Formats: sequence, C-alpha cells, structure tokens
Amino acid sequence: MVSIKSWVLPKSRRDEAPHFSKAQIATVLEQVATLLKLKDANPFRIRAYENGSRTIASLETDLWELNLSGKLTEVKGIGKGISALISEALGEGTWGDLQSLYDSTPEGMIEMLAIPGLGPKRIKQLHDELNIDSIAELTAACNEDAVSCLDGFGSKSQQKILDGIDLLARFQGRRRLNVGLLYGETFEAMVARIDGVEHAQLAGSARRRRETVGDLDIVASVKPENVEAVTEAILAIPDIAEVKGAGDSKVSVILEASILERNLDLGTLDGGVFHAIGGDDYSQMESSGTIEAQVRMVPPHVFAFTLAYFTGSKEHNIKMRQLAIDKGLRLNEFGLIPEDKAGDLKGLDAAKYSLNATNEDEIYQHLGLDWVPPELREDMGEIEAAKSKSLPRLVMPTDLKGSLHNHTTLSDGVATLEQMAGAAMDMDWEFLGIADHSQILNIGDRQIGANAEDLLEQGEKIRELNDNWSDGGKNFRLLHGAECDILPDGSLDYEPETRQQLGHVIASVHQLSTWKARDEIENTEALIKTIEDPTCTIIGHPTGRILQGRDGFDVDLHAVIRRMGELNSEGELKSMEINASPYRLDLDWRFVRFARDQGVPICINPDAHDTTGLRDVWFGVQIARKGWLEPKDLLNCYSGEEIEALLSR
DNA sequence: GCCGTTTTCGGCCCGACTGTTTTCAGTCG
Repeated sequence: MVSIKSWVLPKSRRDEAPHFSKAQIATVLEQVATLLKLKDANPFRIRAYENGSRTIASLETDLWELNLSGKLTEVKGIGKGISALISEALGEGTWGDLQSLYDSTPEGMIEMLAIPGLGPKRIKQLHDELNIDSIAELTAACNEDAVSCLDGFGSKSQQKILDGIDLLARFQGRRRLNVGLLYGETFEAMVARIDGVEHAQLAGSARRRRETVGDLDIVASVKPENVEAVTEAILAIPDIAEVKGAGDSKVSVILEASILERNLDLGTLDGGVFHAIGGDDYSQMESSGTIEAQVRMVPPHVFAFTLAYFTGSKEHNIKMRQLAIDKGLRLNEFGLIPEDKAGDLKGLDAAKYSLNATNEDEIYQHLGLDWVPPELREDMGEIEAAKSKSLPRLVMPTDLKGSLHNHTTLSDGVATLEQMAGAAMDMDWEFLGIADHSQILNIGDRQIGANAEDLLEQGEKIRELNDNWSDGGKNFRLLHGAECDILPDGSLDYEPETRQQLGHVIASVHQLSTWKARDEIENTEALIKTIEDPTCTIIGHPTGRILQGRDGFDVDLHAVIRRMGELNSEGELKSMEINASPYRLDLDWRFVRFARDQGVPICINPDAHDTTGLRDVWFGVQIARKGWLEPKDLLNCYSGEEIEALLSR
C-alpha cells in the first residue's frame, strides 16, 4: 500500500533524543520498501522492510528504551540492518544513506504505482528506457505510441496503461468500511441470486472488518458445468463500469455507484448494515465513484478453502500455510493437500487428494486450531491463541446495553433528550449517556457548546425523566455527562465544580490544529495530564483522525494507555472510547487489545447527533471485535444499574 | 534484510490471469 504521506525523510523537531516517533520510523521503513521496489531490489529484502514497518508500528513497548537497552534485534523481524537504521534515526536524528535512495526516485514514479496493472518493474523500465518520471509524461508517451514498441510491452499494454490512468482519475482509492460493506453486501446478494450459484459470500478485508476496504472479493460456489453461464450473467449486470478480466475461475470488474440505488430500490437487501448506517438515508453515500470487485468461482467442495484463502489477511495466510507445511501439507485456495500425494500436481488436480472441509471450522481443525473469527485474522497472535484454545468470545451487538457519548439539542444534536432516550429504548438498551459539547466549542463565531448553567439544568431534567421511568417500572435511565474540550495544556473545559456534578466526563480534543502543530512528546504529556484529572472518565476519539480525511495528531497512545491502566489499578475509572462513527473508528483497533491488557475498560460510543446515529455502535462493535474484546471488557455491556453505580462512585 | 534442535548460507507462500511470448515475466491478491 502506498502511503499518502509526503515522500521526504522526516526532520527532527527536537534537540535531544529520541528524535522520532514509532509512527515516523514505521512510515520511513514502509517508504523504503516502496522505493526499493522501484529499484528492482531483492523481493525478500523489500518484504523485510515491510515487515519491519508493521512490527514497529504495532510495537507495544517504548522504542527508545528498547534501543537504549540494546534489545532492538530481539524483536522478531528486526535484525542488524534495520536496528542500526532505527538506532541512528532515534539517537542522532539522521537517516544514514537513505537520502540518496529518496533523491534518486522521482515522486512521479511513486504515483505511477497507483495505476492498476502497472507495477514497479515496468515503471522502472519506462524510467530507464524512455525517461518517463510522471503520469503526465507516461500519458504523452502512450499517446505518441512510444510505449508499445518496448520489450515486453505491446499495443494492448499501452492501451491498458491509458485505461488505468483514466481509471485512477475517477477511482477514489480505499472506501470507509460502511461504504465498502454496502457495495460488498449488495454485490454479494446479486451474485447469489444468479442461477447456478449455489452460495456466494463476501471475503477479503470487508469480511475482516478493516476500517477501510480496498476492493471486494466474492467467493461463489459454482459447479464446473455452470461456470460459463454464471460468468455471462455476472458480466450482464448493468452496473459494471468495466471488465478488467474474465477467466475460468475469476471475473474481475469495476462497479458503478448506481449498483447501490438499484439494489435499494428493489428492496432485496435489508441486512443489519443498512440499519446501522441509517437505513435508506443513503443520500450521504458518495453517489459518484467506483469500486473494484472480483468474483472467484470454485466447485462446491473447495468453497471453504477458497473463502478462507480470500478472507486473508495475507499475513494470516502465510502463517497458516507454514503450519500446514510443518505437517507435510500444502494449503492453498483449493485445499489442504498431503504433499506426498499431491506430487507435481497443481491447483484443482492436486486438490483431489485434499482433506475434506465443508466449512472453515474443519480447515482449522485439520491444523489443530480453533476456528478463528475473520476479524482476528491479522497475524496478531490469533493463530497461537487458536492453538492453545484461548481465543476470546468476541462481543456481539446484542451484548450492548447502552453507550455514554451522545448529543442533544443542547449543543449540536438535532434530537431532544426524550427522543434520544426513546431511540435507545427501541434498541432494548438500559442506559444512554448524554454528553453535550462544553462551553468553549465554537463553529465560526457561533457558540456550539453548552454554558455551565444550561448544562446543570439538563441534569435536573434528566433526573426528572429518570424518576418517571423508575416510577413506571421501566428499566431505563439517562446518564448525565458532558464532552469536555481538552485545552492545549491538557486541562479540561468548565470549572472543576461543574464537572464534579456530572456522572461522567468525556474528554476530547477539538482544537486539532494546535495539537497537530506539536510533536508526539508534548501531546502525550498533555493527554496524560488530562487523564490524571479526577473528573475525567473517558478519552473521546483519542487521535481526532477522520478516515480518508485527515490524520490525527501525533501521540504515544501506548504511554497514555499504560498510565490509564495504572490509574484503573488504583481504583479510578479511566476508560478509552472507540468512537463508532464510521468516519472515525478511533481508538484504532490496533491499540484496543493493548488497552484491554493494561486493564483499561473500553467504551463504544456512537457520538450520535440524532436518533439514527445511535446505530453506528454496530461499527464500534466490529472494531472492538478486531481488538479481541469480550463483553466484560466493555462499559457498554454493564447493566443500567451497574453502570449507574460505577459512575456515581 | 531476516532467520536458523538443518546457525553464517540458502532459503524466504503460492496460484491466476494477462500479454507477450513459443516457455515466461509482470502484476495482483
């Protein structure tokens, strides 16, 4: 994946070590991998940098301390070369001879990597033989018919590059999970309805519930004699913008946004996802744009293997395959095949000797593993846990009994207390936390946040409503809190006396520009000061990122979470929010499990500004599952009575 | 570049599809 970050080596903003953050180091390693691809370097060397980047990004311990203690090379995947690079960067603020690697690669070549069908080898060839260093130059060369005469290229390649460039201009890259799932489940249902398709299922990153989805993988169970007819039926779907390829087992297409409307108009699909994103209010859905989709057609008896294979992740598959090899088995999308029987046979021919599996569960069993839920298949320890029968019982949407961060008309919400409560009761919840914006928040010169007076008056109203429900025997309560702005120095909006009268305080950064202008160390110190304030209960959207929109501010979340863990062990309640808005999904799932391990309770919060916004918790649950959470790890799964007691402590 | 009850070299996951070939390389997932 090509990062959208700028392609220059970061400069240290500090006088003393450590000069860079984990995130900066990880980004450089990832970029080096990409640059090496364009140099046609050893592919395994490239992978070493990719793995190194991933490893550093998910490292739970302090990188600087690890470096000082000389234990960098003890981290799996970090050897002599990469550890020396990291040591120098952290200690001296310099990047060895990487600058020459960066200097010798025009940015245009990196941009060209995004052209579908064009990879690093041919980009290098175009650069070496035709001096092409940008997409504009490449377009011109194709139009002058200068590309087709190169070795290994032809007129078809040249046209494919032009098509790819055109596509790139329209293609929006990865899509947020809610949009990707909407496309994916719609297309899945369309394929499933085709005669001859026995079963169709969405795989890939959408099934793993990644926060963004690149393309769609549909696995379809089709008898060999029906493959031709099914292929024709797929290609006849009117919402296909382009057919990228069609072979005996795979159809690769680009879908238009019109597929969504068509499907919703037919009213054929009403999965939980549609409700979760606000039912038929899909007007916000990007109406232009496209998404790539592949349909893999396989005979029914190999369906489970293909589904598992294309669910991924790549890293999970590599581990699984290694496990198979250790048992003398060959694992691929067609089967789990004893090596001694398969011999030189390939693909479906070899699969005749495969062990049987009618579902994924049986594949995992053959390898001595418990079935791994797709959300966990990221090679983050799930295979080891599956081996030792210690996978978590993941939280489900129905486990939730409430949430704590929601807005009303007192700040920028559009629904009243009563309306929000009604919607929560419709979801069978026992509690709903109200947390309107604090007084300092403005948009332009208009004050959005609530004055202390109005806020406390809201508390009175909530008490009245709660008394009424209680008297009527209704097991439901509103919980009174506020979303207090975190000021640049880490202190909280409102006077302490005001905050003390609240059941809970969601502490959130909204002055993002200030925080983005500072480095990781300053931001981390400020955030730790925030959580040490006795009135702070929950950190809201901890980095402020907007998916596909803007990066969050730099902060060492591991350090913040560790401090929260200490405070929890001292008997205080310090919780981390998973902001469930599909635009945020912040806390990132990669930190969720670490928080759990540090004893920090998580709270899934829809940050709802209207009644349908409450349904966003569904996305928060997906992220909690990716973070290995069980109901006991979540404040949302406490009963109304328990949460009320906990917050009034 | 990383790794090693097979430690200092020789492996590193594997198959489909496409377009260019006439036995294969590049790209993708």
